[in-house]
Amino acid sequence: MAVPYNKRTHKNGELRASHAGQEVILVGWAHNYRDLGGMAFIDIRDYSGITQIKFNPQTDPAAHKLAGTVRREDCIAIRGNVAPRGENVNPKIPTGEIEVEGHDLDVLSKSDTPPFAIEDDTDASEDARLKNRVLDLRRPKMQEILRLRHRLAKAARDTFGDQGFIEIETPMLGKSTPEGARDYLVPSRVYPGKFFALPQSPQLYKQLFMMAGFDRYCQIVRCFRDEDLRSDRQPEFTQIDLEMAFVQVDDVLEVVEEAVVKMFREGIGVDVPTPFPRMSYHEAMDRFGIDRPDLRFGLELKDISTIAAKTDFSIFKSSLDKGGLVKCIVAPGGGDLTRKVTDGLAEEIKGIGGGGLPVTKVVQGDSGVELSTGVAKFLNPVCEELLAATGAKVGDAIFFMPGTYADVCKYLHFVRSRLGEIMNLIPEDEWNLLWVVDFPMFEWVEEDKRFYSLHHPFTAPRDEDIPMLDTDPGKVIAKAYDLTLNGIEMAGGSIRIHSREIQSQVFKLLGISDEESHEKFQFLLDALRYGAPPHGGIAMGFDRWVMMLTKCESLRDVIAFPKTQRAVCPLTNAPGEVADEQLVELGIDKRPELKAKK
RNA sequence: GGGGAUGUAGCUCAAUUGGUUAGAGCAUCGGACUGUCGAUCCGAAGGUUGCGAGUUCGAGUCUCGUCAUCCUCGCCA
Repeated sequence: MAVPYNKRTHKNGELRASHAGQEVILVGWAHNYRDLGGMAFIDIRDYSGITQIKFNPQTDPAAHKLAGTVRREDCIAIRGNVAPRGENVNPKIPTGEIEVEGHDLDVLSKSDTPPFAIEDDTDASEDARLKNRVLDLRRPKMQEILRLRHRLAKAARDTFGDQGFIEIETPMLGKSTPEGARDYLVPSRVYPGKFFALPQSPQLYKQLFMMAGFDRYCQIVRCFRDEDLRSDRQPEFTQIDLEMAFVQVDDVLEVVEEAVVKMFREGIGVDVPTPFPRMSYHEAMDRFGIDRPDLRFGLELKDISTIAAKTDFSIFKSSLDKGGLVKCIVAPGGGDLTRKVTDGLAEEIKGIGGGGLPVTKVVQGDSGVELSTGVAKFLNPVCEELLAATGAKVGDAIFFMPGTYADVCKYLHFVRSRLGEIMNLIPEDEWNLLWVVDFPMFEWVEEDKRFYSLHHPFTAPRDEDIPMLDTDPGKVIAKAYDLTLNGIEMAGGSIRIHSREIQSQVFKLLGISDEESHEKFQFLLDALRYGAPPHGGIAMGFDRWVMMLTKCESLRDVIAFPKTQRAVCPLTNAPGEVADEQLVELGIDKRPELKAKK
């Protein structure tokens, strides 16, 4: 019998013993059915939960008969009365103390047999889930993730709105700029051969808002980067983007902290303390080998170059002779690590381009504390000094890495992370928020014989470093900052250049010619001529925030319709072919195909 | 672009050194059953072992190529 599905009285996770006797109308999907021949049960599910419906052939023969045909994922509506379960309470579900005696049942839509069960602990592969994303998203866990995503967005909007930020949209069809990631291009029909670029971020537009007199701008905005994917990188992703005028670094960090606090509270009910600690880029690199250190565990890097110089270990010596250094990590209790583990680590280091991973263990010998195994024979002569410098004790292992500063950082950061995992040193429920500040302005790339911006070309140098733009650009520190959470970069921003002269100077330093800067950035340079206010901002990687707060391991789990690692949509099979007429209209040749035909 | 892992029923997996008709659980279909809730019991159906070559008397298994998915290096101002 038809049930007025638009008059739903409750959601399926809501009914309790206190509702006993009430007539209710429920809608949702058939989660499971149990037909005992006489008595039949259907579990009806929506995002809020599951309620058991009972069909009795004596009291409701029509509904009972129809119930026998209901299968998993049929879309159904029922009308019935809430009844206490008496002896048959099901403690496993929140609605388990009641059931609904189904008087009317309406099958609104039959379902094919679903390819996998709609439940939280699904064993379906990610591939299967993404190809059947609609069913996957019905799973309560996915429902909660996307609903939490909404709460985070709302928390950010509310906070920034309360603080006088206004949301203004920026164009999706923009201009390709030099530097940075590869652009997604959109052909112009009106100007064949010319292309729009989808924004990598609304960077310049938001700076123009500041120059236009909008004090405070924010936007939850889609960004696009045509680079290879990772579990934490998608080609299109969402930023919480903001920009403020008349501010210094601290002002930006403060408003972000307020939003982050609210996101934690509204999202997962956790209170994080403010202010978040800060660490300079150089300190982070020296102590952890990475500009986004995870401070939930120790295993810091120690420079032992001067001690290494006293040994006869050739790989230490050759590294030092080349102007490199030797650093190490002490793994407390690492003496228990098996040969298999330490050899495995060395192999992994080789896998990412390193030469190996010298290791030794601190033991109690006959004549005192000494080094044993691995490269011990080279290091025992400096054992005492080494232990004093590193604080290593009996039972510890020491991992060494010689090489250039950059290589040592890269490989020891890797070792540190892996050891943290292997030795179970990473606390699960800790939220380690950290501002990393004082980034260098530029990075010299030897292969290209030129400087690149570490952040982006619009980042302002520290005032006191401006003179060094001429003399020693590599030493200039930027007013840039990143926010990291448990070793993941969650936000990045800077105070921007608001002087036309300094902006031109930076372009020159980056090898951007007058001609090119004129072509690409004239609008910015022009805007800087009319009283541009000092300004700065930040962009938060929104998908990553959702990923972290839901403890998901992949961005794909927090985006409704994500791309695979090969940057295709497994649901729609985008990107796809287009009609030749479309290409002709756009003035585009499919040259590889044309060549292949010839 | 480089390296690695995986690919067998709708789903998750198994299949000894290469050896008979490729199995199991769940799901599905039919039957039984009035208190189930991962229902149970009886029965059935379900396979181009990703695809293509090759080696072999014989290939899910070995080799080569290719495709897909994931991880990773490069890349990601």
